[in-house]
Parts: sequence; structure tokens; C-alpha cells
Amino acid sequence: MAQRSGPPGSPEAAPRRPTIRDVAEHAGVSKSLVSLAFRAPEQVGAERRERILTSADVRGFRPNRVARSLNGPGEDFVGILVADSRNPVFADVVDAARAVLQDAGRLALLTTATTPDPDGGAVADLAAVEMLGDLRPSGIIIVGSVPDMDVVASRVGTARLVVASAYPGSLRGVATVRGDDLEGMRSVVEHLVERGHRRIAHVGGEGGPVGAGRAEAFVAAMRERFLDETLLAPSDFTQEGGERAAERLLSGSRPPTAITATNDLAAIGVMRAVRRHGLADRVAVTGYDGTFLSHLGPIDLTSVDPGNARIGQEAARMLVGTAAPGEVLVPPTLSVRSSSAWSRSP
Amino acid sequence: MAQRSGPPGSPEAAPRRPTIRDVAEHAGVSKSLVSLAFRAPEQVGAERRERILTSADVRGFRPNRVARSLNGPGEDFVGILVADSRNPVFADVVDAARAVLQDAGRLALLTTATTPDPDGGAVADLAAVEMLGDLRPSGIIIVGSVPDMDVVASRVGTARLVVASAYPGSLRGVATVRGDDLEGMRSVVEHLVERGHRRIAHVGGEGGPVGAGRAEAFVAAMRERFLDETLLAPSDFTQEGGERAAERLLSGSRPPTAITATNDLAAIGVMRAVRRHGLADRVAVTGYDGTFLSHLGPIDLTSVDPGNARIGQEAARMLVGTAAPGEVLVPPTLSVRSSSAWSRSP
DNA sequence: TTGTAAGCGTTATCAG
DNA sequence: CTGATAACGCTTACAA
Repeated sequence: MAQRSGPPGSPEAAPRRPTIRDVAEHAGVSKSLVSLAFRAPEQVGAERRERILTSADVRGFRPNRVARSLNGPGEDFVGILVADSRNPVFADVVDAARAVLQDAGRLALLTTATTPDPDGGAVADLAAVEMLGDLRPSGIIIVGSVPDMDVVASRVGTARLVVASAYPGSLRGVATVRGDDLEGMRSVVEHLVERGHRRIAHVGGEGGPVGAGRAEAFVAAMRERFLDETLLAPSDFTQEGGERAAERLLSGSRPPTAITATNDLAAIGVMRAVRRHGLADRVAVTGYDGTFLSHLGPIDLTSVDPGNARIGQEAARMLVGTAAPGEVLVPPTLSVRSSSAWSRSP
Repeated sequence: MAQRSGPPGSPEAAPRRPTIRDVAEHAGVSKSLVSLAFRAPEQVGAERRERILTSADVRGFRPNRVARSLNGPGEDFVGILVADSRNPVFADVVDAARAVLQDAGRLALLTTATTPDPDGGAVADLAAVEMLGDLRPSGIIIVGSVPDMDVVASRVGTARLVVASAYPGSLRGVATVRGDDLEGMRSVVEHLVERGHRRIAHVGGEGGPVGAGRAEAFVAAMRERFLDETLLAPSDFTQEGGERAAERLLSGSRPPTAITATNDLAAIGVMRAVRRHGLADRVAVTGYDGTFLSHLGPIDLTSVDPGNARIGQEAARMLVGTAAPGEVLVPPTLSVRSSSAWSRSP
């Protein structure tokens, strides 16, 4: 039964929420006994317990979790801080982490670590982080690249910290679980080389540490094969960014025969540009992240799955004690689809 | 500077977080003065203020927001409870709401109201809701259809409540802002009729109150035009659901010439089925929600934009006092794209 | 088994 | 302007 404060316009009869004291008084016992009746019912005599519990029920009492956490370590819970609530990659990581936490009987509180910027960006939401930290979680998982990660980390109180799907940045000695982007880029390049490609470009590098890291990984993977690694077109993670970058590549004097994108969304932008240039079956395109976008409707995009679920699981395991905290690289897997599955005619 | 508890393996030297008392002692003043120095620095003598603030800085003190909220109404903040963190519609609503709150100088805490079910669904996460409620927010915005909305509402304490992008369900007298789905369906049907369609089907109706509401709206809109409103194929909001439902419709004896879907994702599934049947330019498809999916890459889907940003703004305005709380229907707009823009040859 | 009293970290009140 | 003192709602020794 929802007992809102009545229809708008009713007098401000703020009905104070019942406290443990109200219940104690009504049931004719002490506060402590009420407290006990909720935390360890079996330690309270049947008759009084009954009286307390029904009395609490009648008055709509429920222990205040905040007041509880102010004392000892309260309820044992884990805070999950997500960098970007629109990113489907993080959603996969988070869901996997929650499943592990749930199995371990630990509850999770999921909040955003950033707030949208007036000019389209995102800035760390310190107030939110501090609130979560002050709730005394036993652990915190930061999912994704949060701006000013070190400042955020300094606000989470005494919680154990694990960073998932992001570089720890200037943080030192913090447990981290992320995809092995170098290995992922290697598998992409290898796949493309097998299909006869040599002039391979990369679209990305901007938008944060992960973008930069993937661009570096691309360069490294190309060098390992003695291929020209200089075909880089800067782009963020958006469709528009990918499209613009690809446009530049394809308008050049010697366009590439394959384009690797920094993520799936940018890759879809790349596909648009490729199609517009009438090169749909002549320029291979690959994405990254293995999100649902890679096989959405008519899209059929080769993509690297960084093992998002695995990343979330490992991060959570470090917090529940099933895994040792440390720096873990999760091996990626390549899903080849029609955007790059054909072999280039020589 | 992040001061984690050292490398894993170090002795459990739990460094208690400094409290207001530590600072007071160190600065040689009373707790109250330290408190005041943080809340209203101008009311404290310059010299002492300086001493207090630096002393706090040195010891890494920061007022505990939870302890603060335990007392009076603490910081004035608004909690945002999102039903489904994967739904891009909600992301748009939330961002718009946050912008309004930020302009009003009120901070927002965004958390999930559900937790993933073992079998793919989502259940209300009461623990999370209770924690948020016990933080004493001045207002709560519930975005999207949360299971057991009335139970959730009963847990948010004394906060003013606004429901956005969802039906209030069994909640009575609760402020609600949502899209006008009847009007939206009308505009879809009108558009299709103008293009020469008569046999129009609907894919949807499942997955929650919104799906059911849209199916009803479809039926009503068809009746208003004296068209056969019985072409309903049950589907949830997923691509697979939409595809299966469309498959059934197209395999029937008299397939429709146009299919309206309950959302964009299901519409994309419908498009797949349509294409597979070789009917790409003979069966029109429309979506709903105006998400980025409707114009992603090769997809070019006619879709109803429910005015998500507007919904978020209105909801927030009701909480900051710029708008009167009540039941608001935001007018939708139809974005016609190539999936239905052509006219049917008679 | 039950009650008393002392915290937890902060703010509010009310004297100086 | 400053500083005791009493809340806030609950937990937790420690007694009874």
C-alpha cells in the first residue's frame, strides 16, 4: 500500500516515519529488543517477537538502512559505479558482476559515476560517489573509464576497489580486470591478413584511454606483421565520428582495403561511408566490443568480443573473495561476420 | 592522491577515516565550529577558518554525507530510479531530467530500481530502493516501468514522487509524465493510411504495461478509422520477439501490408522477417521510441518520438517546483523514414 | 532473554 | 562569533 502524502494540495501533514522507538513503545519493550527482533528473530522470545513484529508491521516500520550503516559495517554490500549508462558494454559487465554478487548473497547498489556535461561530455559526479562511499560498502567496482579516476577512488572510503573495463590510469596497485586489447587487435589484423588485406586502417584513438589504447594496440599488431601502421583516422566512439573518419580515409589517394574501428558504433559509421562510396564489398570493416549492435538487423559486423561477461564476473569475484585481486587481462574472441568474411581478390 | 590500503597482502591496518572530532581536536576548536566552517565558512573568523580548513585538508577530512542526512533534511538531492539500464529511451529521459536538476542547483543520484532475474527478467531491487529512500531525498523520479511499482513507492520514504515514461499502475494520485501513446499510434496509422495501407498489423503487447498500452492504442486508432484492428501478433520489446511475431504474420494466408511495432528494437526484428520474405519494398514497417537505433547505419526506420527529453524535463520540473505535479501527457512526433515513406501501389 | 547506556558522525539549538 | 548539549535512528557491549 502506497501512502503518499495525499493528493496535491492537501495540508503539509508530513507523517514522520516510524522509528524503532515508536515500535518499542507500542510493543512495550526496549529499542534494543526491537533491533534484535529484526536482526536475529530467533534470539527473542516467541511472544514478544510476535508482538514486536506485528506492531512494526502495523505502523509500517522498517529499519533505516542508512542509520544502520552509520554504525558498524552495516549491511555487507558492493557499490557499482558505472562510467556511462548508455554503453551496452558496461551493461554486460555489470549484469555479470551482479549475478556473481547475488550468488554470494551480497547485495549491490548500482549508480552512475558521471553526470552529463552541458557540452555533451561527462564529468565525474563526486557528490554521487561520495554518497555511495559514505554508505560504507565493503567493495566498489568501477566499470568503465571515469574521468579523474584517482579523485573518485579517493572518495570511496575504505571500500576495496576493483576497476573493470578500463585502465586504472594514474591509480597504482589497484585491482583491474579488462579485455586484452592487444590480443584483440592482433586477432583482427590476422583475420584481415588471411583474407588478403595489406592496407589496413584504424578508425579511433579518441574519446578516452580505451580508444587510445586500442589505437596503440592496432599499431603494435600491424608492426608485428611488418605492415604499414600509419593509416590512422582519429575518431571517438560515435557513429558520426566513425563515418567522418572513414570518409577521410576513403577520399584519400590510396584508400585502405580494410578498416578496423575502435568500437561497434564507430564501425557502423564506417560502414555507412563505405557504402556511400560504393565499396560495400571491396572494403572490409571490423568493430570492437561484440555488442548487440554488431548483429542488429541488416548489420552483420565482424567484432571482437572482449569477454565482457567474464570481466564482470572476475571483478565481482575479487570482491567476494573467490578470486585474488590483481591485474587480470581477459582473452578476447573474434566473431567473424559478413562485413569482413569474404576474401579479397588479388 | 589515492590512499588505498596498500598493496594486496599488507597487514590489515584499517586507517579509520578522520571525523569532525579529529579535525576539531587538531585545530583546537569544537566540533560545531568545524561543522560550521564547512557549511557556512563566512560565519567563522578568518583565522580559525583557515586553521580548520587546512587541518581538515591535511588529514583528508570530508563531512560524511550519510551522517549528515541522518539529521535534518541534509543535502537537497533527487533520486532517480531507472527501471532498465539498457533502455536508451530511459537514458534520454534521465539525461534531460538531470540537466534540469543541475540548472536548479540540485544534485541527483541515479540508481537502478531492478536487478536482473536468473531467468532473464528483472525484479524490483527493494534493498537498493530502500537505501536510496533512507538517504532522505527530497524527491524521487522513477523512470520506466518498475515491477511492483506500488511496493517500490512505499519504500521511498517521505520523498515526493514522480513517475516518468511509465503508467503509475496501481499507484493513485501520483504525478506522472509519459508520452501520449494513443496520439502516437494515431499518427502512425494515419501516416500508413495516407500511403495507401489498409491491412495494418501490430507487433507487441507483451513485456509490460507500456507494451500493453501501445497495443490498446493501436486497436483504438484502427477503430477510429474503421479498419480491421485484429491483426495483432504478440511480442515483447526484443529483436527476436519482433522477428518471430512478424514471421507469423507474414506466413499467414493474408499478410498485412504494413506492420507497426511496439518499439524500435522489435521493429528491426520485423524488418528482418520482412526482408527474408522478399517483401522489403512491399510491407511498410514502423517503430516506436525514436531511439538512435531507428537511424543507425543502414537502418532507416519510421518511428514515433514520444518526446523523451521533454518527459524528463517535465518530471524534473515538478520536483524543483517549476511545474505543478500532476498527470502530463507529452505529445509525440512522427519521424517518417524510408521503411514506410513510399506509397503503396493500388 | 531483556534492558541500559554508550556510541556512530553530523547538525541544530541555545546559551555565552 | 563560539562552544556545550541534545538530537537523528540504529547497533552493540555490558549488565540484570
